[in-house]
Amino acid sequence: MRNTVIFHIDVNSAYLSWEAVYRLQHGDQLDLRTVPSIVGGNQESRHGIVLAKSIPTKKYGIKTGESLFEARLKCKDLIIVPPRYDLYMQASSALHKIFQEYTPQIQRFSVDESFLDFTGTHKLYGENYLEIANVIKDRVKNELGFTVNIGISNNKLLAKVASDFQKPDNIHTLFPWEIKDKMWPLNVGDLFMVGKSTENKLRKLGINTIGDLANTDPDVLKYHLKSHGLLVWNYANGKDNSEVRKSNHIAMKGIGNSTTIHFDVDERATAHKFILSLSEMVGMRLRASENCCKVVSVTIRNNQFHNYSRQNKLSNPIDSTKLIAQTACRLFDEVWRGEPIRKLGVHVSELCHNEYYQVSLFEKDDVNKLKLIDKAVDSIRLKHGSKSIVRSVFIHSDVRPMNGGIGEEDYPMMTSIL
DNA sequence: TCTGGGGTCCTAGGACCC
DNA sequence: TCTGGGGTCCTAGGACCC
Repeated sequence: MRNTVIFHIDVNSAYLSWEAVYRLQHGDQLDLRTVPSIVGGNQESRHGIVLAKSIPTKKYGIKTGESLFEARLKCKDLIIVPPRYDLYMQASSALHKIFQEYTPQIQRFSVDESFLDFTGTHKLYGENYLEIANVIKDRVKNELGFTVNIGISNNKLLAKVASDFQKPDNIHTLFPWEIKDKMWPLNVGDLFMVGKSTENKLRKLGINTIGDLANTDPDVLKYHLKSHGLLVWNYANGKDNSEVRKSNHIAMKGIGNSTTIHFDVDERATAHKFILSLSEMVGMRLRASENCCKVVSVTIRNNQFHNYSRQNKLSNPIDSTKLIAQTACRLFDEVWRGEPIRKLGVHVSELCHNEYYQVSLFEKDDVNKLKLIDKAVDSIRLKHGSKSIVRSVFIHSDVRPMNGGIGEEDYPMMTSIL
């Protein structure tokens, strides 16, 4: 039997730490990590939420994702700094480079979290995994200036739970024989995949700790929570057999782009412009992944914060920006209830490799011509930036020609590294 | 100007077919 | 003349993660 060993490595307060390190390196005296501080979005453009927080911020009850308005009420001396996504990409890449020196089996779970599989490396490193973890942790701290937590176990779930134990700059193990002491006393909401809704349901059943969950009859959980009940029951018992998958082997399931608009849109024509600008990025990423899509969907958030959507399966897979935008606009017209719009999104799914692309004889547009145009535009934008070539409809418009994501400027796309 | 953006997976209901 | 019912596909919405 294989002796599986998994590390889960998590950057402590990632965005905030990276911001703090950058500022220290550029002459700032204050280390943001030592004071109540957060990375926060832009309130003027209605992106004002907490993206990351320092550890001293926690005792004020400020939570990631809440509005800056609320965060300020909780702590009046709070330091708020804007995000710098290009910096975070660089930090993430530098971290990944260090990991690669220790094992090729790495799954980048997000910009600041990775699973490392050390199974079968005992001939290289011996069995002393704590020592390897210490070397990695200290190298990151000394060479890159920020700290990580490392969780060690023999599956991904337990490693991930372990890395969430006391922070920062710590290594924890959570092997099966430690579950009862280290994991079962925790609140059930601390378990991976137990969010707010699941936690509420579990508490109504009298399940308050992970241990309570582990010792509940799985049939009861299945009755109340369907398949998700069995999933979290397995997790509570430390059971997980998912593999560390090298990320570039994971097939992308869908590509989406959405944006909260800095004003409420109440005209169809304006909405269509935003949908086109969102489709530009979706189309470009779809083509870059060498895929076509079979499903296009549009999502609307109105000014009452109600979300609704409409999707369509297409008879022919597409990858052209124009066709994606056309479809999305048609769906928008079918579903929009006429109220002021806060946010719009375009999403494509059911991807298939574009070599299987079949041109319908009945399509109105000359698909091959569209393909050539998209290809030319993509290569110009790749070379000279996203603003180098712009659809004329945007010229005398306050709608940006490419919209959504983090693309305030020409930042690399978040997901392109994953 | 209180409430972002990128994903994955699951479920329920209706249409449709045999 | 009370009444089928399994299977698949499509769509809308929600829960969860970072």
